Amino acid sequence: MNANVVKLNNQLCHRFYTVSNAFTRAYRPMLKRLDLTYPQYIVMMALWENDDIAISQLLEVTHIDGGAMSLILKKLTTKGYLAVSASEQDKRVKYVRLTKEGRHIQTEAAEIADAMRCNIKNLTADDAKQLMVLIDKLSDDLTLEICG
Amino acid sequence: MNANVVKLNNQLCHRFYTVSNAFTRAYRPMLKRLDLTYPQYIVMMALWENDDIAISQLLEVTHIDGGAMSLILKKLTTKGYLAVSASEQDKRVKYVRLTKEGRHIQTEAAEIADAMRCNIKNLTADDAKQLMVLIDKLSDDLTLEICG
DNA sequence: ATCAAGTAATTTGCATGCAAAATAATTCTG
DNA sequence: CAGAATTATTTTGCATGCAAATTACTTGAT
Repeated sequence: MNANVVKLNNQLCHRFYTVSNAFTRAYRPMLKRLDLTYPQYIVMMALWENDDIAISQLLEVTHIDGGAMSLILKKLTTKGYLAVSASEQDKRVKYVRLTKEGRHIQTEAAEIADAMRCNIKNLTADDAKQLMVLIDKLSDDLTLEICG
Repeated sequence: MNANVVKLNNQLCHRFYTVSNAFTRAYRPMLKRLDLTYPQYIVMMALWENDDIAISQLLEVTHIDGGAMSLILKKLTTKGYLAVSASEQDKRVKYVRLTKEGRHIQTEAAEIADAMRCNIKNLTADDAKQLMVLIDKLSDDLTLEICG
C-alpha cells in the first residue's frame, strides 16, 4: 500500500531544515553591518548574556560544533570583538572575554533582534510561546535518544 | 535598562538552529546504510513523491540551495540512484529521474522515517500537528518579507 | 612518582548553505 | 530578425556542521 510513501510535507525535520535556513538568510543582511554571520551572532549573544566563560561552556549554551567554534572564535578575535586566553589553573581550558568594542555593538544587535521580531507578524506572541514549548519537547527527544 | 539584553534562550531562531542540526545528526547514522546525507535524503523523498521533474521544481519543493543541488544531483547520480537529462523542448531545463535502484531503496527509507517517529516520544501526535501549523505560520513571515 | 585514562581544543576531510558571477539557451522588443 | 533581457543551471569563494584524529594537559590508579 501507499501508506509507506514518505511525504516531504509531513516531515517535521524538513520544516526545521527550511525555517532554520530561512532564518539564517533573513538575518544575513541585517548582521552585515556588524560584520557577523549568524553563528558568530549566536556566540556574541551568549557572551552578552554571560561574559568571560570557558569555550566548553560556550559550546554548551550555543550548541555550535566544536570544530566550527575554533574558527569562529578566531574570526571574532580578528574582528576585535573578543579575546581568548588560557586559564592559569588548567591550561587546557580557555576563557573567552568580550572587548569594549564587543560589548559596544550589543546595542545595535538589540535593534536587529527587534527588527526580526517585527518581521514576524503572522505569528502572535502566544503562538511564539507555544512554539517554543513544543520545540523544547521535541528537542528533548532528539538529544536524549541519539536514535537506534 | 536591561530589557534590551538579547537572551539566547528567548530566541526562536536559535531553537530552530539547534533542532535542525540535531535532526541532521540524528538521521546521519540511520541514513548511513543508504549512503545518503540528510539533504540527499530530502531530494530522494521529493522524487519518491514526484518523479521525473525539472531541477527547478526540485529546488522549489526541497528548498535546497541551487548551488548545493548541483553537487547533490551529481553525487546521487554517481551512487546510481537517479539520472539527469536535458529536456528536448528547452535545453536549459534538466529533468531528474529515479533509477530502479533509486526507487528500490524507498522501502528502507520508510523504515528510517518510522524509526525517527518512534524516537520522538515526548511529542504527541497532536503536538506534532500543532507544531507544523505554527511553523508554517512562521515560515510565511520569513519567506515573504526578506527583512528590512 | 609513572603511565594510562580522561578532558579541552584544534585540525582535517568532506558536504552543504549562501551570494554573486558565469554559462547556456530562450524569449522579448524594436 | 538581431541584440537585450530573462531563465535554468553551474561554478566559485567563503563559512559552517559533523565525525574522527590529534595535541596538550590533567587526573587517576598502582
